[in-house]
Amino acid sequence: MMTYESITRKRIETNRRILDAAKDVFAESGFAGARIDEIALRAGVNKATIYYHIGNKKTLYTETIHGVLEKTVEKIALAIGKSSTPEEKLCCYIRTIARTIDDNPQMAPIILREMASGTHHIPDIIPMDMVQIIGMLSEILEEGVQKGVFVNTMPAIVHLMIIGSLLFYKAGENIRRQHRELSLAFNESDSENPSKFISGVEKLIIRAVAGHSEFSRRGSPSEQNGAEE
Amino acid sequence: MMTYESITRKRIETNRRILDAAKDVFAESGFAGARIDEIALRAGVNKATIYYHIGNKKTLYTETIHGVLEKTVEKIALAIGKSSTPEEKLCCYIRTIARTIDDNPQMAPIILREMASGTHHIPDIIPMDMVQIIGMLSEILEEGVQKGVFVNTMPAIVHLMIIGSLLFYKAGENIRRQHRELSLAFNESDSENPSKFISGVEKLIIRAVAGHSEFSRRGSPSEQNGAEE
Amino acid sequence: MMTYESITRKRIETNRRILDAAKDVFAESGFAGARIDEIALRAGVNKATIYYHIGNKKTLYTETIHGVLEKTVEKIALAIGKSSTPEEKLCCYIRTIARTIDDNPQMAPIILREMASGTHHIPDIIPMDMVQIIGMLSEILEEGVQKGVFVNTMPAIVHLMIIGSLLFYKAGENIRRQHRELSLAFNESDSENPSKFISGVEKLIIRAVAGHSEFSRRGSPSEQNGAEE
Amino acid sequence: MMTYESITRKRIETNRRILDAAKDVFAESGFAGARIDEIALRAGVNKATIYYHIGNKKTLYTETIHGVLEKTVEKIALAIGKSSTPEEKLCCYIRTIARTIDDNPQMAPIILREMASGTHHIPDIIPMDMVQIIGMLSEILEEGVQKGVFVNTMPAIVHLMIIGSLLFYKAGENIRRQHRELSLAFNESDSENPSKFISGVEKLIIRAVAGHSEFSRRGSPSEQNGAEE
DNA sequence: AATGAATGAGAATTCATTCAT
DNA sequence: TATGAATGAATTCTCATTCAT
Repeated sequence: MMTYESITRKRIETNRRILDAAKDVFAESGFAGARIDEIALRAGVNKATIYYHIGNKKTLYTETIHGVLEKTVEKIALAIGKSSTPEEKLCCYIRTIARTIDDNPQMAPIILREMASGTHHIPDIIPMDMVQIIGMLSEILEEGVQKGVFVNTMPAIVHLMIIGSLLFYKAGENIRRQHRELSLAFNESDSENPSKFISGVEKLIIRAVAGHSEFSRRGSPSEQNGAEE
Repeated sequence: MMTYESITRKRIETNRRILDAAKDVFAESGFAGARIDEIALRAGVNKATIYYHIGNKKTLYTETIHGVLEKTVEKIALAIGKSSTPEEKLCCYIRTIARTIDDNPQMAPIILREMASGTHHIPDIIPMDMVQIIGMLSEILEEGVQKGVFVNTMPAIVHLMIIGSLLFYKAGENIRRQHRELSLAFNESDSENPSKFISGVEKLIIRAVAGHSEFSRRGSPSEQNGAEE
Repeated sequence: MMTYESITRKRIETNRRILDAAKDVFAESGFAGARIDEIALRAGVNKATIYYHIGNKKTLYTETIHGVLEKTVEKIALAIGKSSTPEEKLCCYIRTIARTIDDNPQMAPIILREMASGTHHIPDIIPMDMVQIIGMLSEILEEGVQKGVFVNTMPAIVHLMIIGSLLFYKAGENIRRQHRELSLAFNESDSENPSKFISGVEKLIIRAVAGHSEFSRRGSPSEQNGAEE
Repeated sequence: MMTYESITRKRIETNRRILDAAKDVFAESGFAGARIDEIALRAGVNKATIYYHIGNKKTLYTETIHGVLEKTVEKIALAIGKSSTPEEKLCCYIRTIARTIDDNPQMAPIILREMASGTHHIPDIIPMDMVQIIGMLSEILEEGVQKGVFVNTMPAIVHLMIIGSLLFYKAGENIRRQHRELSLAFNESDSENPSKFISGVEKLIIRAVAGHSEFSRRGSPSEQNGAEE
């Protein structure tokens, strides 16, 4: 006879396996391309069990994505809290996002597709998660500007540069694995090392936002309506 | 009697309408989510006509994407050719990509999803197109390094930063339109102006790669194994 | 609770109904002409149920045909086993095939079409079934020759004569039903009686292969209502 | 400028090519399995040309089959006319049918399928052709009975034996080519030689219908390379 | 006389979801 | 709680046939 607790534990365990499998399949194939059959197969449960536990495909998708983003938000907040200077915080921000993306290979494709679809007709939770992540960067940059260590940039640009380069880098792994030519174009020998890539991003971003370069006073060589000052 | 020519013209015209409609639908819904019915409807042709002209969904997808990328490659090459200094070329590169992305609202979601899927099992043409685009940037950066105006960066990072921020910005338009909160997080008043955003990217990228800033000698505050020098 | 067993029984029952319906429809229309919709309708199941149980049209076809031939092989083997002399075995062989063809009105058209198509690209099971049937006749004829009661004939010819006449006779029923003229050409009054036809075939085949001219005057060892005199 | 005659000639030529291609394709795939596209391709004409010349698929099928059978009727009648005794006529009948079947590899599959389908919903011409062929045999057998050289058999049986064995033998060529096992079951070394097979059929049929047992020892009146002894 | 383009009416197959146990 | 069976509603793709030239 099962105790109440063991039943509950089993239920949680089944739920986890379903969401894990869903994460993989949605990452590989997107919402429309994912098959409930495939998710059930990988979760090792019957297809009907998914409906019993979750409800329907859309709900499954939402819960899956939210589960991924939620954890990321927590991790970044934690990491930033440990740093003191804006530069350190910025690096922490980049590195934590990078680590999370690297540890969760499903994140990159999922977010890329979410962006592509304009978060189609999915509940607000997912965009809300994204808002939080951007918000944390804005605070860091603002603090940097106030302390005089960062130039006054549009947080959106910086954020998109960071997220864009990291996500694309990660998503590109699969492509590079399949297409030798792309690897060569990327000069794989250098950039194939993830941590080297990440610190490269950190450095470039810091260079871009740091307050003391002479160049920033000269401005872009062509157009003068920049975002600066 | 100009039968032959008029037949050819008819075929080309129908083909164009199919590919145009396909571009829109694939951009909105991705490969798996797109419906041939919908494409036929928007193209104003019978569903079977698509099969008569193209063959099947996969081929239609490939031809559509290739059509989009091919033009981009041409435009960038043309724009770069008109510039002389590496800085100018880099700005041209960024601006041309930005313009193309802006003029072809289907590009951003399509490329984002292509990246996400790891170019699943699609013919090599599409990755080949991407290789060309990256290749052009690498040349610009190399020239800049040789002329002493750029620091020695990994082209991959720079490329991903540029492409990433531009694509995400564009793709984000749809999201921002739907989700007020995200707009605020992005401080829409500034960044909603595309040309302001683009020049912001240019400036940051130039700051990041430019050779003469003192900051670049100090490096990132945390790790020292950068990509530089 | 007999859940497991009742589920199994349900599956078997559904399977049987599908295969039965398929047998009819394939017999009437052949592989290309048969419609899955029609089979589902006659089986009283949803079209998708066929795919759930069987897989696809080709597999359904193969399983259907194999099911028909397999039973025939068993029946013939059983019938021959009960006889002792080669003449008896030969008559048993003919009569069992005839009965099977008569009881399974789907067999004649199915085999005819299989022959016509050269067993197109269907798994080896079907030709293998046919091989077994021919093999049994060869053994009978060989035994007859060794015992001196049969002349040395090519089994292939004898087999084709038997199978050919029986299948054509059966298949012809449909035609004769539709076309009065053919009935007259066949002198229906005599040959419309199947058992008369079958014993006629037996007698002629025995006459053709019998080694002693006396035998041919005695007639078939089992039934006496031959076609002769 | 084309003369009236050359236009007519061209039309006839096109018609012939269409019917020839149709014969092949219908033989290979049956009515339902045949594709107008494929016929047009093999005929070297545009698909629409077939509709312009013939009308529709059913008409094309009917004309094709009728063309095949019509010629056969003529040939058999001619051959029989040259013989005098019933035995000779019977052998001629068999041999002419065999030759026609052998020379027109499309006949066997086409007739087999026609039999299988019960001549579905096709105009009466085709069954009429068949009636004529059977009629000729009946006359031969009747004459033989009256002259005391044949026993009184059912013409239907004899006819089905002849047609059945010959058609199956021919149709079997394709199968035997594909399936080694069937070849062995047929003891190919003997029966692979068509003329040997045909004379074997003649001999067995004669043995089966011949009135005097002596005749059966003399063998077929024409060829001596039988299958016996 | 002939043909490339186009299409309507299917046909096979898929898939999220529900049902019965 | 969990599942094998079943299904309705698409969805991709096919094919005989027609149209315009």
